[in-house]
Amino acid sequence: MNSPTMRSSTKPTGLDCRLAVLGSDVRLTPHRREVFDVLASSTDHPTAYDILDRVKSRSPHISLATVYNCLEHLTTHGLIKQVHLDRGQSRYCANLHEHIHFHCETCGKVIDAHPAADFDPAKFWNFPKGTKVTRMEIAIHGTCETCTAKH
Amino acid sequence: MNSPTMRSSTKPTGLDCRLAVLGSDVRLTPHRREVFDVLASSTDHPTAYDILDRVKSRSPHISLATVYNCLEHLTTHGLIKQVHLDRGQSRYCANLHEHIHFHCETCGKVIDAHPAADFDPAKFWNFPKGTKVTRMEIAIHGTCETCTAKH
DNA sequence: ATTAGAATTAGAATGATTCTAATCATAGTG
DNA sequence: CACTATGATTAGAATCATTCTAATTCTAAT
Repeated sequence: MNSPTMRSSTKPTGLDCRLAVLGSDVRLTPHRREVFDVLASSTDHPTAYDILDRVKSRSPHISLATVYNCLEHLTTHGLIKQVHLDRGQSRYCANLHEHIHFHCETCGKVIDAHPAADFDPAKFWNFPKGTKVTRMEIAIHGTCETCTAKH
Repeated sequence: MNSPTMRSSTKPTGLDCRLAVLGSDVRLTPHRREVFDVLASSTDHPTAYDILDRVKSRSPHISLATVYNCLEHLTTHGLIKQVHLDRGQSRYCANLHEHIHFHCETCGKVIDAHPAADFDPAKFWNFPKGTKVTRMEIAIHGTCETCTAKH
């Protein structure tokens, strides 16, 4: 679990709690924190609607627009990752380690898979000299071990 | 270029031209063939709208719905591939070789990259025993060599 | 010729996401 | 402590790609 550490340089009075992550400075309002907390305690890659449902148990008045705003904010500041599977609804995850997603086409579940230590994309796909890689999005589709076992 | 070979077992009278691809039997109507031809002669991963524009020069009355139908048909029969980049519009390509996509975030271009001969996904991401992989969708985002050179 | 089964069509419907405009809250300033 | 600028939040409208619907047309096999 990636729990960014609390910053003390700016006094955190009222809503102005901040997290220092990857060098950037993120202002965490109560809603943003709730959205982040929901995600940090989820391993199922929820959609914006899923997150809305879960956050509602603490903040019944939160709106879908706010959830989208929070997710956008958290994503652009590197606190969470947006996950895409084909053209389905965006999903989100708080696992910031380099990883890919396995999608079971039978039960629909999405699980993280972490690369071997020596994994280097440029080594396996010959990009022209000078190509700069900033981001990889890798989705593997198939049947998970549980569904395979069920035959 | 992958040009599936014409089949002669069923006499191809009128519209009933067929292509034998990967063991399945695909009926190619004129629209389907035009969509396929447009795609086979494109290397820029056009969207459904791009394809509509290009096919219109030959069939001015073709509709977007038909383009979508044709693309769907060709995709499910394995003649073309649907490409997803984040949640953007679906793109299509006729390159059936195992490959991934590089997306330049500066100029927007999408290029194919082919894996090294010894590439094996299961080797780099530790999936649980029994996991079956049927499909991989890999997108690498960054800056292409042209845009990098332009500084 | 007739018929059954597809293909094609225009336009409506859907569904995820983004935008808009208004309201509210906070932090910093005098 | 008021005041103000900035940003957060909201409901609902708008957008956009895609899918669906229902009607029409085409084709291939009787």
